[in-house]
Amino acid sequence: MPPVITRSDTSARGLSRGPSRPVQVADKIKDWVVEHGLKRGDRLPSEAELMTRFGMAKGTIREAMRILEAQGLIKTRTGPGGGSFVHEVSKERARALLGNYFYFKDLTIADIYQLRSVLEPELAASLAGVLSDDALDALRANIAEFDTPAADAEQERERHIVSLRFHAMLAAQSSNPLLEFLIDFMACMLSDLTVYRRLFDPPNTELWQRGRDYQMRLVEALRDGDAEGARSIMSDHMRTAWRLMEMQEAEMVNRFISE
Amino acid sequence: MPPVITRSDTSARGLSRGPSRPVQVADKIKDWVVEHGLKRGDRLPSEAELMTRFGMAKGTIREAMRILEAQGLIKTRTGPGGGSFVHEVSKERARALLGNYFYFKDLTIADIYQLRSVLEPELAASLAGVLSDDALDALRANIAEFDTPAADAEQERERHIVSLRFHAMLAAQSSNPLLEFLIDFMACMLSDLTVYRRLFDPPNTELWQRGRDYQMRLVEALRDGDAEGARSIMSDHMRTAWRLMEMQEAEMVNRFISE
DNA sequence: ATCTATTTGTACGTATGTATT
DNA sequence: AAATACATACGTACAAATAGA
Repeated sequence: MPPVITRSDTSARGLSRGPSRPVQVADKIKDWVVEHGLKRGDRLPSEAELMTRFGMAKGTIREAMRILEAQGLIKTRTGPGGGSFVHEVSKERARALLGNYFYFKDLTIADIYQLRSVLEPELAASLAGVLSDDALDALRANIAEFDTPAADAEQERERHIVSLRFHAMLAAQSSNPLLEFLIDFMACMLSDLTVYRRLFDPPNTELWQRGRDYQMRLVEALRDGDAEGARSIMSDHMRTAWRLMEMQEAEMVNRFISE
Repeated sequence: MPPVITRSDTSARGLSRGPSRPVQVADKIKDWVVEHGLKRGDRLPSEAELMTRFGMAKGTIREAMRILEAQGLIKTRTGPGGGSFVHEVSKERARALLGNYFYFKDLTIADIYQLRSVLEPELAASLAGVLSDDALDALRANIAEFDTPAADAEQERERHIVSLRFHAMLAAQSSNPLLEFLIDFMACMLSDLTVYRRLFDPPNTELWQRGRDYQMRLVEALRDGDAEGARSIMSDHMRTAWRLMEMQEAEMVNRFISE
């Protein structure tokens, strides 16, 4: 299964003839990496080597390296034995990069919950009966973190963030990297970018109690390997959470995310 | 709703004290952009201005600009009136950036179809009764593009790619940017990265016929505003498509994606 | 602990390319 | 056609970090 490359930017680029040199060099370096089958942790040639190999000046090479670094593909260290190293794109970086895409689109709470309400149940169902005792205990500990309803909207927000971590923990157990990433991404977007308009309203303790109840029942369904039960509990849970957000008139704020 | 910024890389960073200068500068420039409320198309200060403003040399500024460019946040033009301009991150770039994240994870066909099988039906349901006649016609035209079953596995692949475009067209109609992006992302991953192991096997014409049938019925359900009908048709469609992929022993290949 | 070698990081000056007027 | 304004690229020099002797 030899890795292949797709070259860059064949799309229209204004009136210019093509990508700038650093971008071209960055592409060539990617080629070189894949051709030589470099794995993560492997060292790339030094700046000096790259200069002679590609016949480019130092600045150009460095700009190319910054491009690869910005994409999360390499990390660079100084000193002897230093240099640039192939690096697996981190989840955090991928999150930030994707988050920037949505900077200009105005994503709403409803948009995210539309996805959550189908993805979270699917995740729950797929995890039924496969979690270790440790994982189940960690989930229980998360639920126990707060046993009283929130006193004000700010505490409500705290509770919500802890609850989102519950979902991130679940996602981390998935064997599906795409599903894991998305659940995690949505949870982060919600905890980073959500503000509550009704800051002084009394939180709805009844809905909170139900959300907590859902989570507890979910953990037991997961333990028992009851996939369809887990799916339906999570589905109800999402509906409740969504409603709670609506009651708080929660909104997303516009942000740049820089890893 | 004043935009805010999250600063970069508070995470552990080896032994070093912090991000390199260009990264810091890139962050500061992001700050500057958001503070001044620059919108897409707006011009950033020239290199010379940035040099004095941040007290950095040209090379450092340029590396910072390459970082922003690699993330798709700016585009740069030469010439008078040229410079760097705020640029909405394109869908293509976001796709490529996210695709790189999965370069090291080994995503399987099953992973993607697990998501498709819940997201596509949700998309279908949400589009029922809201599509224009033009949009419906475009979908019908896509279905009509091939009216005969594939003769060999290579044609089977062509059919599959056209069918994936059908789903991308649907996604483009969604008012949910996140849902749209994801459907599109998965369709691209499948059409770019899929290879068929059973290249010489006769394609299954019966399954193909059923898939085609699903699409036609789906379009009419969408026209009639039958959300639940559309959802269930799409759900069946996904199951069939998944099975088809399994019969072809389809696999994902490992690739770098450079926009 | 100090020096030394290695490699990236920063700075600056100059020349070239490119598009607008 | 020429002048202008900007990015692009090069070369060199030196600073900073780090591993090893």
